[in-house]
Amino acid sequence: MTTSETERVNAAVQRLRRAGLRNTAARRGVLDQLAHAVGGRGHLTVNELYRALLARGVAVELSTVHRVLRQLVELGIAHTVPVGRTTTFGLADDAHHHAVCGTCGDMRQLPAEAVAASVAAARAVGIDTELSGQPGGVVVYGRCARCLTAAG
Amino acid sequence: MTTSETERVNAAVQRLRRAGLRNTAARRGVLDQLAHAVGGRGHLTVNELYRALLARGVAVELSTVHRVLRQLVELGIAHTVPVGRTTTFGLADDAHHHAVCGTCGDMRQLPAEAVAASVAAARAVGIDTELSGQPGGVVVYGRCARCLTAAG
DNA sequence: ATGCTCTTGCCACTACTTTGCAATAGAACC
DNA sequence: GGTTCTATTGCAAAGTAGTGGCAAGAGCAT
Repeated sequence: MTTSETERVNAAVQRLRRAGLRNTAARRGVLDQLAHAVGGRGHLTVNELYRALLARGVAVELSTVHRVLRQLVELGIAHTVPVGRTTTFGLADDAHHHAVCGTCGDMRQLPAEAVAASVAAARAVGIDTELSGQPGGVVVYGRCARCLTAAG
Repeated sequence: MTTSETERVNAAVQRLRRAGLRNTAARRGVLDQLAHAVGGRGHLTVNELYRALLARGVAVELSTVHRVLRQLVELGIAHTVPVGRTTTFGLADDAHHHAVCGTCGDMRQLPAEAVAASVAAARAVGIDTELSGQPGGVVVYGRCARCLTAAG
């Protein structure tokens, strides 16, 4: 785990504490994994998170992972992107949006500038992404090059 | 059902026939409901569709509704927008994208021009929305005015 | 009307998520 | 360090969404 990952986890823990929530092994574990995942695919499913924690020796229940993630999302520390039948979770500490391959679930980040026009158009029809710190964001669903070729 | 709704349903049935699929009561029923829904919220969940069909006297199984919708999506006749834990379905016959309230599920349409920059940005990172006729599109998740006020 | 085969109903099953309750473990305070 | 208060977790059970197999039934070309 790099210094920057540690810092991001610590910052998230501070926010938890400020919200009156305790610094538990389950929460730190989930945050560690999320911070670590940002290098790669960026987002993880609940199950991936769960298995990664077990593999690292963090004894935790699947239902607890669900509960922890729900809280992180409510606090705006994590955000979600629905992919297929499940939901993926990522740290929300820098403002970014997502492009997802609907076939394999692969995900890329999009900078805020790139989606500004979509956000503005949504606001114009009464859907606001930015107020309220509540979960929100732009998701572009498409197909990655590999899946395009595979499908012909 | 207005004339235009009938036309849209007929057009969809033609596409089904061309794909070698039969014109069955279940499929027509689902298409009718989808065409009808466009006036209002625009998209329906599988359950809403199912109940609406039963209410209209179309005897159909829930699993059949799932199967029909999957086919419609594969053929590009319908498209999906994930909302919360489920998926909503709408007719895809005019190119539009979506802005969704993550709290109440209310949905608005966004014209293709409004999201063009997001689509381009996604393509730049290797996610293509337009090729392949496969399901895809831009979804802006946010909060509608009513839910923003309700949440404070 | 006949026959071929696509579709559906029925039902069991998987995957994902939520919830209630008792036991446990943070953290504030002494 | 020990005590106390209550948030948090484990456990187990149930709820919700979606899938798959197979035999009976329904389109449609002829």
